[in-house]
Amino acid sequence: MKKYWLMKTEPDEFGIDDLAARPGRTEPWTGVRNYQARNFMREMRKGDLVFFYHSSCTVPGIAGLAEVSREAFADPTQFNPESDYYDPKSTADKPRWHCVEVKFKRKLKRLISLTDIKQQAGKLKGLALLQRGSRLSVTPVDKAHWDVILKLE
DNA sequence: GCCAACGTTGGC
DNA sequence: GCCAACGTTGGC
Repeated sequence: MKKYWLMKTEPDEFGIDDLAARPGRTEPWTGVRNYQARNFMREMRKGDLVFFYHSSCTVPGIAGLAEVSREAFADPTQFNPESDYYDPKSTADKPRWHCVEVKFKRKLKRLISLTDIKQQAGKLKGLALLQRGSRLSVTPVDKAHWDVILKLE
C-alpha cells in the first residue's frame, strides 16, 4: 500500500530545482537528526510519494513531487567528523541515523503555498503540517489529505 | 527522573 | 529579527 509524505527543505540550501538537476535526479536525504522524523523515514517504502515542501523562504509551500527511490539506510554523514551532522555516538554496526533516497518526479505548475493549505484546514484535520508548533521535517500525509492538497495546484 | 537552561525550527 | 513551540542536555 503506497504511502504519502511531506518533506521539508530550505530552498536556499537545496530546493526542488536542485533535486531536478542532480545526476539521476536523486538525492540521499541526509542530516535528519530528530528521532520522530527518522522513524518516519524508516517506514518509507520504495515508490511512496512525497510532497517537496520549501520552508524558511519568502513563500513557504509545496513546490514539487518526489518519490522514495531507496529505503532507509545508514546516513553516511553521521560518521564523517568533517560533517555538520557528525554524531560521535554513532558506530558503523549501530548507526543511529538513517536516510532515504528521494527522486524528483515533477515540479508543480504553481507553488501550493502554506496559506493555500491553511485555507483548506477544514478538510485537513490532523495534517501534521498544520498542527501547532509542528517542526518535524518528515511527516506522513493521509491519502485523502494528499488529494485535497494536490487539487489546489 | 525532574526540570531549568539552552538550542533549533520556521512562520511572520 | 522576533518569538512560540518544541527537543535535548546535564546537574542534581
